[in-house]
Amino acid sequence: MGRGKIEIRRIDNSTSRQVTFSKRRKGLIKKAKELTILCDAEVGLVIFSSTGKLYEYANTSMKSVIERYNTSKEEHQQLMNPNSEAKFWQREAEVLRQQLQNLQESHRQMMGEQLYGLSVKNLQDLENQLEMSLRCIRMAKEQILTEEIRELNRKGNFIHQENLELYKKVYGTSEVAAASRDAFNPYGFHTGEDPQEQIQLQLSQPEQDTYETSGSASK
Amino acid sequence: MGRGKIEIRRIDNSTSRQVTFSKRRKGLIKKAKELTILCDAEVGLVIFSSTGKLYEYANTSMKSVIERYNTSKEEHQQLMNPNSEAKFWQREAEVLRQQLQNLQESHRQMMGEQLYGLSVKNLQDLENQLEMSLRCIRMAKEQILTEEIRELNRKGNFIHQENLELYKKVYGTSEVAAASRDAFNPYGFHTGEDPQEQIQLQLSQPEQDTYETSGSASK
DNA sequence: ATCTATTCATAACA
DNA sequence: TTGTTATGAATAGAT
Repeated sequence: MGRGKIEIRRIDNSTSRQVTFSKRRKGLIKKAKELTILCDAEVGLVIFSSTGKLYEYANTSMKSVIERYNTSKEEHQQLMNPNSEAKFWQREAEVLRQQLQNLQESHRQMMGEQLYGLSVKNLQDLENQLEMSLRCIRMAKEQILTEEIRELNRKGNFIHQENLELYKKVYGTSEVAAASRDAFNPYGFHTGEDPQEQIQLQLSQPEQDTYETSGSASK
Repeated sequence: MGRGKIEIRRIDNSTSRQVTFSKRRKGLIKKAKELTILCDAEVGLVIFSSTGKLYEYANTSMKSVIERYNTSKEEHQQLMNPNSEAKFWQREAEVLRQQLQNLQESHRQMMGEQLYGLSVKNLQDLENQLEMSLRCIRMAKEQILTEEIRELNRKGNFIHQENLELYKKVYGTSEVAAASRDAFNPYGFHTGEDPQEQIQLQLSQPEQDTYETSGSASK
């Protein structure tokens, strides 16, 4: 798979051997990575160049792979290490690994992946669960936004009052009364004590992008 | 390098994952061999399948490679004594426990629980993810149901045809023609070759409980 | 497992 | 070393 076919035998030329080594080493490690990702495997790869330089790849950790390798091999041999503490933690790790796998499967299904093999009943349950989740999430979001709007209205009203006071000091009391009657409210803040009603109207359309601006204003 | 390009991400379908695993494992080991021959390197390769099965390759011996690896990283010399082995597994368990906790938190949030402390942006992302998931799940469900309905219609039509034949044998040909004209179809099966149109109409209301019966009939 | 169309890795070259 | 390109190898999807 290059400009020409090559025979698989030791490359005599030292320079080409080095070049080929670094290219193929890279390719090998890439393939190993892909295997772990595609097939959910645990892989450890150790490469020593002819000059003795070490290269390694492990999707988890080389320690983990070697330990697991030794454990795997031990099953065929005698129990070299009857150390009960080590065995205890090893079993603990296995149990946790299993739990993690189960949860990962469930998580993937909730992400809408890996649905192959589920029955209609399972899918329906999943769908119901996600709809329930969405309701909770939307409620939580609305609560935050409601609070935010309430707070903004409160601040707005405070500033508006302050403005009226200042206006009064500048133009006198009678002018202020006239201005107030004339819907003098340049910032459009809700003037009622409880802005709940208006908020509910705004929040009745949770699918809209209206929140983006509120979201960016939240921090 | 196949009939189509694939994204490097976990393969959902378990069967294809197994097939790909064995193909790519073979390829990876071949490449590792070639590297050792071409470039005079020492290579050790350990692969655990997702089911925990061990595959290995070493041009010399795995023992030799691991020993050389450990020597190369002197810190690992302690790894083989039981005391530090216990410590290793303990740390391993801690890491796994942490991963499990993280995933559990994420899982709870996807279940609509433990939403306190999330920002509006987080909630919005979660909401979008769940909507995406729901679309996938509904598609999967509809696919199963469509297939099921198609099959039932096929069987129904077959039985209906059989009935017509029997009817013919009992009452004679002329009577059958009359009955057929008179919408003689007591089972109400869709008589068209392609029941797609009818199915689509039925599936346009995915929120209904209509599926419960289909679900119980699916197995 | 076997067969191809297609993508990918890489040998040679710069 | 790094990049480019022509070519053979690996493999995804189908059978």
